[in-house]
Amino acid sequence: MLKKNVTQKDIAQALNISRGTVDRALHNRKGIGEEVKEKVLAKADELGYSPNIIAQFLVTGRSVNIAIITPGDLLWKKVKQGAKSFLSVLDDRVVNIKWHETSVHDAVKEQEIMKSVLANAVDGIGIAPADPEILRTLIDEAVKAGIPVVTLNTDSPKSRRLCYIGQDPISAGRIAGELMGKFLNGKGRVIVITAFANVLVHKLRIDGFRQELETHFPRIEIDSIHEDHDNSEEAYSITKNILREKEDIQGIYLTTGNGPAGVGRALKEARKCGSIKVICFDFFPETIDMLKDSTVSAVIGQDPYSQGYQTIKILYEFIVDRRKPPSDSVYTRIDIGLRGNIDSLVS
Amino acid sequence: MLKKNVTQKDIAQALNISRGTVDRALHNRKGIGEEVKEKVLAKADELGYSPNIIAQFLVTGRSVNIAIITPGDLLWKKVKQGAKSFLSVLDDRVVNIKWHETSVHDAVKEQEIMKSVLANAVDGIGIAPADPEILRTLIDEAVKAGIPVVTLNTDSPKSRRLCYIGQDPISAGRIAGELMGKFLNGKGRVIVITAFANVLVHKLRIDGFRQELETHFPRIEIDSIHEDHDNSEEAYSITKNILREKEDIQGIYLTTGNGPAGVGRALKEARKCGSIKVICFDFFPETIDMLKDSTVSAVIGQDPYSQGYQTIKILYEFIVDRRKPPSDSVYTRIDIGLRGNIDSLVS
DNA sequence: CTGAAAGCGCTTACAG
DNA sequence: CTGAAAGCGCTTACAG
Repeated sequence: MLKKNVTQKDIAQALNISRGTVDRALHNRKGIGEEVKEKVLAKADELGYSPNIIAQFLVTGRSVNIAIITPGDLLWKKVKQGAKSFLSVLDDRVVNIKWHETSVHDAVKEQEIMKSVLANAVDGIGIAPADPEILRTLIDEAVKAGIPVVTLNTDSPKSRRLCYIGQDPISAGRIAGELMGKFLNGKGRVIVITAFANVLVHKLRIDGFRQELETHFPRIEIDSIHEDHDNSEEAYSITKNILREKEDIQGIYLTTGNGPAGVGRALKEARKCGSIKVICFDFFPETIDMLKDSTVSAVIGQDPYSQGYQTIKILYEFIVDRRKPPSDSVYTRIDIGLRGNIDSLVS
Repeated sequence: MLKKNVTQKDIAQALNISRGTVDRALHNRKGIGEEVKEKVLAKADELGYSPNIIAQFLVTGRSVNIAIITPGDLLWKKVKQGAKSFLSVLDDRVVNIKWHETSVHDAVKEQEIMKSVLANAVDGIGIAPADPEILRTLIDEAVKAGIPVVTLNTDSPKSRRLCYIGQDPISAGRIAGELMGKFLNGKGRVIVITAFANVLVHKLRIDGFRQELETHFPRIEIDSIHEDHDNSEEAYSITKNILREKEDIQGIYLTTGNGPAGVGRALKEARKCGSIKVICFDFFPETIDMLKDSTVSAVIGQDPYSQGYQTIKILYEFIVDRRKPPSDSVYTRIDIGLRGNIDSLVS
């Protein structure tokens, strides 16, 4: 079975021409006669030639340089793992990834980093925009300069980015609604706690939730929507007040990553753990702990690993051979974490 | 930032010795003086040398040949995708994967294939044993001959396989129990339908389910356990009988992949869809359809993609540099598919 | 034990 | 437009 691979040399010998000419024909390079080219292509086809990528790498010494700009929180670690895994056995001689860390919601810092990245030579950029509008100009600037940009985790929809890679926030909201509906067996009264009601991703996570309830669980009612400004303390006092004032609340839906800790504390103090169903986002350690002690009923994850993997894959394929992503929005898995499977999802 | 990579040539020049000698020192090859070797290693360290894998690939022409033996059902497609994705930009000149298809439960055919694979030269084998005991001898034989074997999807625990890659069936059963408990709000009566009660994986999926209920939902009772012999028709009549004889059944837990279709038909005829909670395994098209029309409440997936990916990764690393897998059992994700997120899990 | 040289499959100046 | 040759970084017979 050791069928030797066909090489350019084989084609050259079969045709009695030079290897350089074969290469030129194969790659559509300038300065080659139409007839020779035809002959080479035909022979290549006949012999079943396919280029040896390894050799190409070696001789071109090509290295794709990609800059990733994201907040440095815990999701990031997983994103990084995923990005690296794209390389598998290769090393950074082939794809070089440079990580730049911003703070959450810090659009100013993000702009600075983006500018400095543009000043240096990069072949592609992945960024999680803190603010879709503020970053838009810089993204478009990069694209105009021929540097592809993908948004990951958060989007800047109106920009000229190659694509968005991350969760579909409406579907994520819907699944939260489905979980709530199924846990409450189709009946009850719930509240929603969001970070900032005017931030798009939060708005959509609420829209999806509402849609799902209206369509499939009409007897579940949304009592009220609250903002905790991504602050655990605020989430705590909101929950505390609700528990005191309203006795009929059976579920809490949080669209914010920092909220669960505060909500959990309030529930524990009121000894309501488990009897009130809590559904929230992102596999942070504190949240996982609460899932395990049943303070939280379900956590929805957004598969940061694939976000990293896809970012590199899509940028690489576009940079190397202009291949377009399969879609304008590449949605990652919506994971459902319960007490019993959460470890298998975060390992 | 274009810091040129350090090569063997650089080390040779710095030390005024030949490149062959540098290579010998770096790779611990025979026939080299102790002092020279020390010097080379020290200099390599000083200059920050790291080998160029690309060049190594090219010159050695090394190709790792891996045979995968699995049933050819639908899970398989995903396994294949995952396996291929390990290569990323590389092609089969580096890792060559040969697929061999058996039928489910056909241990005889599997043995034949395994024998023919052993007769040819392969560097590693991945297999999903239909029967853990029957295959054991052949697995051990391969390992004795120096060919590493991993089991994927199903295990042969007593064999000398390198490791098992797949779902942890106890955890999978537990999560089914958790879902049932949460959907029934901790109270009710359920039945279990399994394929063959004496097949290990099914036994463990039931054990886990039972454990979870006993620990966290003591007021949910298992009414009875039935065998459908992986046959949709049997599942149908079992369900039909149950629905007629017992009015208080509120949940059905299936450990078998072919059962859901039959159960669903019986439920539809009895107009009990949705009111009886059905929890089952594996993202087959029919099952997904029933999830979407709410005949089935939740489906548990075993991440076949990672099973493929990990199989190649672990075999490759062992073959190329004797690296052992992280654990004797590499457990893949336990996915929970509901109506709203199932598409994101199977795409 | 060490060196000089060929070669893996490709690309790319450099001649002509 | 085409060819001859060098070279990417490594490994491996072959001499000595």
